[in-house]
Amino acid sequence: MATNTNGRTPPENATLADVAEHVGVSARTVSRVVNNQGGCTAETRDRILAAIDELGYRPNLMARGLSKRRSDTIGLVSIAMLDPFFPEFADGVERAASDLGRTMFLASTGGDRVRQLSALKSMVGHGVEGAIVFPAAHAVGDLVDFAAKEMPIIIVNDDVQGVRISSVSAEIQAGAEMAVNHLLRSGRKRVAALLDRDARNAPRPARRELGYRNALETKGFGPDQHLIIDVDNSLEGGRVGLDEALAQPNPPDALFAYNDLIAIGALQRALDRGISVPDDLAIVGFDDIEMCQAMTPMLTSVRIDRDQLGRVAVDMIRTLVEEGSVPSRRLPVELVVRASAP
Amino acid sequence: MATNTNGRTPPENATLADVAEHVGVSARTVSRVVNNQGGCTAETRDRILAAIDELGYRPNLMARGLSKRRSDTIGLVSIAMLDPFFPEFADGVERAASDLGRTMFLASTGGDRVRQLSALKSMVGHGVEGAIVFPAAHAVGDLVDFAAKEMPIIIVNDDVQGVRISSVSAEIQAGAEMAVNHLLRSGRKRVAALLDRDARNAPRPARRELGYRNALETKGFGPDQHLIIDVDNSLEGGRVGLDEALAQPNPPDALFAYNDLIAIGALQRALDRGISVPDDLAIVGFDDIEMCQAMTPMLTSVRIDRDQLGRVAVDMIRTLVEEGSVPSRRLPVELVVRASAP
DNA sequence: CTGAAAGCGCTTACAG
DNA sequence: CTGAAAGCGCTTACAG
Repeated sequence: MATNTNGRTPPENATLADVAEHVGVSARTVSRVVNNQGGCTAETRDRILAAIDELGYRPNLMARGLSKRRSDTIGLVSIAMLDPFFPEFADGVERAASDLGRTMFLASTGGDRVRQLSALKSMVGHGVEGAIVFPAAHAVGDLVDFAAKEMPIIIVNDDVQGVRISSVSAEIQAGAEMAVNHLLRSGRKRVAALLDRDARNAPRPARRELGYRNALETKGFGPDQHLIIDVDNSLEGGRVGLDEALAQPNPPDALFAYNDLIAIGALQRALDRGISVPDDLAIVGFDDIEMCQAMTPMLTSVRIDRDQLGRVAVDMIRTLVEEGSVPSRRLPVELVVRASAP
Repeated sequence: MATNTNGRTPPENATLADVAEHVGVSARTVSRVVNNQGGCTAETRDRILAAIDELGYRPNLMARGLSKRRSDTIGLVSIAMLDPFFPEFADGVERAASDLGRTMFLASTGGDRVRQLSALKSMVGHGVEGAIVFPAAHAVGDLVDFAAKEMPIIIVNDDVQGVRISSVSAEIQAGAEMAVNHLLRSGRKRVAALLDRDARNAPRPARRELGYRNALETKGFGPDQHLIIDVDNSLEGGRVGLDEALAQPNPPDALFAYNDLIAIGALQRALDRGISVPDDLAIVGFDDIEMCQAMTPMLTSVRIDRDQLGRVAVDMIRTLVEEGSVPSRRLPVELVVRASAP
């Protein structure tokens, strides 16, 4: 805040030129101290700093961005803010960005290609340094275009193969294997998977499905013993999935869910139906959202460090800007064993 | 995307001047059609549009912002993205903003005054049209300053009294009264409130506390029969609060919680301790997050339409920009009765 | 209906 | 260590 010893309100929107004039130096010099570029007497520097404070000078970031062709901002393009995965990830992005002095743009696409495109265009126009994006279905092509000629892009997702964009993700497949192995080792004989319908429709087999199948095969359960149920990515999807699983001729004694939301829906419906969890049915979720610990029984889940994922994404953007390329990264996951699948 | 009939990649970063030259008109005219300002032959217009497409022209929003002194963006400054209240609100803001052709900046302060200040400064620098902010504790003064001389601000919160900034909020106090009345009407004799410690420390008595006390007084329960327990705003806060409530000489048969997170924590701990909900203890939450419906028993809660709240906030920003002032608004809430407090 | 030109507030070679 | 000046890519009175 501007100190204001004489009671006048400070002039609004002082510019670099105003500061320069007030001190009696050129704008060049003021710009130097504002940007900490050194090369300036300590005394000049102090006088400029004092003037900045007195006039309440605050740089016009649009002007700076226009001349630097970059605005010290980064973009985050999500699919759904309501997905429980999102807030912690976004928080990691925001903090990492803010630590670098970057401000964050946020847009949500609902998985729609048109909205994704307009979000990206806007961000390019605003001179973002780079964008972190959860790709909308069937719209990775647009991302490739943007990444090629407009701005650095990091994809959050590892299901996109054969595409020349770096991505940050977690060891989803390994996590799925851990989960299923854990169920098998604890004596379960028939493990069903409740998978997100949309993710399953992706061009490439989703990682969770691969992990599920691998784990089963390794233990001698052939494809005829795999049971995959496609569900909506929601609590209700989990509920419906549970019903569908139990309607099978040979119903499962364990459930591996696409994420915690689905797992919680399934858990709830199981309890409603008087099924004992974990005695009659073990359940494992994915992500490890906080609500896993609010369930009775508490939900076993594969933990993704979403905060860390967000921070890494920002770091990758920076590397991409500085070096022109950056290797994709996959963070480890961790099986958190709780009462729903001990 | 630029159509590209001849196989050449379109030149990167075409400018208004490039388009103008390509068509053989002045930048002024191109600017007109880009901004739909009319006053231009349909034929000229079509040729310009074609050139824009061909050259892949996309306006430089920093340049536009610099000359208009406004960047067609709006800011959202939250306290915590991890608060379950946030995502749905932010989604409402984002959609409403996007419907108006605005892109959204997002910053999170953790309730810290310094971070709030730097978020606001950055947003001013980027020429946001206005900011929607969840005020950090004891930092409303900064908001008043910014609102007075920097940019339109809407506060999300109605606990800030006597301050010349418009706010958007919900009928919190009425909602609290509804909740407590409901408990009383259903025969409960002793209702405790689990309130957020931080909100209670606010300069003004929090709305939920007022509602709680009013409802009790109205039914003849004097202050000596009020039981308020300060807790952290978290699942764990709810758990600790439940224990503390039951440790009272005269333990409650009903709980009114500050929000669903706290209510869920309390519910969980109650079930853990073998207390029957709702038979021995009824519980009512606040906000009505989706997870209320995943509990067993499902949680009764006071619903705030957070999506709507976000949309209204954006609308208020627009009115504030256009008219110079806007009345504060308070949206209605609704008691959603479920099994935890039938 | 359209153009020439100034201006928005910075940064940045280029000089000195 | 510091300055004069061009340039970033738009918008917008002002003319015609």
